[in-house]
Amino acid sequence: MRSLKYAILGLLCRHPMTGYEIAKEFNSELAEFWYANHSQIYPELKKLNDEGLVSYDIEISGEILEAKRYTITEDGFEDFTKWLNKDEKIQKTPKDIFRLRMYFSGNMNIETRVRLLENQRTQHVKRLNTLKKKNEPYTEVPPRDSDRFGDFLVLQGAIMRQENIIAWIDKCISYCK
Amino acid sequence: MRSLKYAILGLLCRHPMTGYEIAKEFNSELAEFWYANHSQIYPELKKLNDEGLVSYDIEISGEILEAKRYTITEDGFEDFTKWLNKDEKIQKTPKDIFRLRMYFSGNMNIETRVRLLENQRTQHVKRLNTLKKKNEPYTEVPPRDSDRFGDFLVLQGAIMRQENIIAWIDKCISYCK
DNA sequence: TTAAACATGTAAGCTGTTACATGATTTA
DNA sequence: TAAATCATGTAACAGCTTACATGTTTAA
Repeated sequence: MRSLKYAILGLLCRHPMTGYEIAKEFNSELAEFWYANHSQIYPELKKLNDEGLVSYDIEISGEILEAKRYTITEDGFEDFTKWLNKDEKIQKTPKDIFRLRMYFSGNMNIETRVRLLENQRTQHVKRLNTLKKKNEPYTEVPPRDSDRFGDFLVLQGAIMRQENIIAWIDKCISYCK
Repeated sequence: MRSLKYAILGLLCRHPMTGYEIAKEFNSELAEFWYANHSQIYPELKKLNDEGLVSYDIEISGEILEAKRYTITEDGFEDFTKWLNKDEKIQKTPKDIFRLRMYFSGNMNIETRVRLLENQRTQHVKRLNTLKKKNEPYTEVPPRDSDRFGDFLVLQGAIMRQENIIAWIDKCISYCK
């Protein structure tokens, strides 16, 4: 499926970037629905360059330090657009280790169940608060054709998802008590 | 992390099973939060047997056809219980290709966005209906120490999650229009 | 008699994680 | 001057998917 390929091409549509910058983006901004380490990104960029979907210029900071700033090519943009506009089957529900534990909760005593649930709850509330903080700058819906519109949509989705998980945990706690 | 290991051990806590039965379980009942193909399960069972966490008896149906019915050992049960009762960090938010697309929706025209969203919506509603059908037999909360209690908890979670995704899609559609 | 279900395995390839490996530049 | 950040790469391994491979039993 080459999803990483399209994640990178999509970012490069916004503006040229270095591998390092892409990695940063994948581990902060996009992290609520996508991520990748630099060890995956650098080889993928090399591959995309070989395929003619991106090109790069070398930038030098200071005396020696080189950075490759990648730009999406016309071929790359065409490939990306084709992918972006295609209908797709919904993906399998993602694996969830905590739900797996809860599935087996018949093997736990009640106090342990509640302890595990409340531990998860605390962590999820923390994540929700981080997301809400990210949402504060959006005082209104961004223009539909700006990059910020996409950012906004997925941020709303991340907040809703997080609230939903907490609601489920609360329900589980009430069932256990 | 060996999650598959614990998923299998957990199932075997309920009662002895063959690899084939485990695979079936992983692709129907548990599929809302876990899954695995037989090509992963058979090698894992072999490994668990080598580690002494499970054992098996050979069953013969008809004249020739052999099936290995696996049982969890004492060591296996101990290992599983230790894992089950351990607190854990919440996992990274799962990757979501559709959210990735929506993140890049600035590159789509409005009609395409709505088309993709409504396509996803239809599929998610279908999945939700399947889940609701599975939920019909539960006329009341199962006893907290039965296996059905775990089944019930994760099924409620799956339904809530599914409803939440649909709510997010609806929100996106309304923002796009 | 044929299709579906039962039953077990291996191999190739892709995706992703963690660790290894190196070094420059900037900021406190 | 030391720590954080910038910057790029490779290697080993774990996890998962798809395809290959084979054969039996049961139910329509």
